[in-house]
Amino acid sequence: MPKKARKRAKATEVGVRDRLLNAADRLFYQEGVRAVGIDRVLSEADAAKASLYQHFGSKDQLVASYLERRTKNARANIEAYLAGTPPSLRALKFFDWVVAWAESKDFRGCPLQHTVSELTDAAHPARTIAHDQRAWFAERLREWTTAAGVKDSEATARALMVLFDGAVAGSEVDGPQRASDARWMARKLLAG
Amino acid sequence: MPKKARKRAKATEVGVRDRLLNAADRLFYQEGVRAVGIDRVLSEADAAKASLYQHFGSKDQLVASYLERRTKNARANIEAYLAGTPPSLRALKFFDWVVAWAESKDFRGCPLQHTVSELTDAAHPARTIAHDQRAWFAERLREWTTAAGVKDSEATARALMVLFDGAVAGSEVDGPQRASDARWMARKLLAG
DNA sequence: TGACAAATAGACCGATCTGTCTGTATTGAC
DNA sequence: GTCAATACAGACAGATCGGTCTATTTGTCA
Repeated sequence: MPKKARKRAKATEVGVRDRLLNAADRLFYQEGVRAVGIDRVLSEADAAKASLYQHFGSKDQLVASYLERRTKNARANIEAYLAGTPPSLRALKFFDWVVAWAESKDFRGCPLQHTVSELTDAAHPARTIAHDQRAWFAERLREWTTAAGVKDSEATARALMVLFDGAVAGSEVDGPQRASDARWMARKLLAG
Repeated sequence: MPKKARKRAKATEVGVRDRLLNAADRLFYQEGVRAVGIDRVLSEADAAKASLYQHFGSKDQLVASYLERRTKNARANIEAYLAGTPPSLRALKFFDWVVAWAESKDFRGCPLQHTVSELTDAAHPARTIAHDQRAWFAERLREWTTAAGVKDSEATARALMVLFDGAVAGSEVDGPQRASDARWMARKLLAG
């Protein structure tokens, strides 16, 4: 039974829950949460349907968990990326991170934007995750612009949020050039 | 048969094709192209299924036609809005239009962004429409920044594109404040 | 070894999806 | 009045959706 053996090996290495999240992450991000059915997730994760509903209860919750892990990882990722940069330069350095993201092979825009636009139900659990992440991000931007010592740090932070959204949305449609354009603009803004 | 009479009256006023497009426009934009089935469109349009397939051939083509009309209207809308403004001020004035759009009751982000992110198939007919509209828009921005006489008009035009994308995407998630932030930034950029 | 928890496989349900087809009613041109 | 074009109503097909359920297999621990 080599097939089973492979599965079992995977199972002990990773565990069903994580396999499901990994598959959900890849598929939901790459193709959208409405375009991907749970059967696709199950087959990609080599998992049984009962396991999905045991661990997550519903597809909506799986979507929320996917987004939660995504945003959590993104935060850690960004903070690690900026750790070696002096606080006063972090706002600008952040846009290097954005450019690198937009240029990465699997980039396909912002998962938060996608999910919010696909799930119009205001009560969807994934929306809470999205809202929290936006609040965290806005707070970081204020922190960085304050540390940068620019004149109007509040307005500058809000402008950088616009630049970030534009970089990510634009890069999805037109390619990573948009992210570089955003960085160019951020540099200009933070210099003045 | 008052029911039929009502339908007939509507039919002679508007015509099935336009009724279908009107319904598709409202539903697709408001809830997303994957979330809305053709039955919803048919019922909203008071039309028969055969009419939809007679005029459009498939749902994908209906989506493409919806986007085409949307973008065509948007172009006319923007050009009319800017007609009375001197060319040198149009780049900035355009962001007044964006703010007004973001503040409008039914605003729900950019239909192009939504469609591109929902329909990941690169060969989907709607993608051609989206690409054309982006090209038109980029061209207008270059035109306006050139007329504005800024130093680096090419780079400025690209930066304004980022600001536009950020204004629209951000406003969808956080409200129209983002559009105002983008305008603030555009003014700053065009002044320097 | 035997009990137990966790995972698997997959049948099944009702709903919904796009798309096809049949048949009928309405309309305008001649 | 007849005919062709157009639109309507809706049954139907085949696939897929999210979700429930039963039955079996596996790994762990006493």
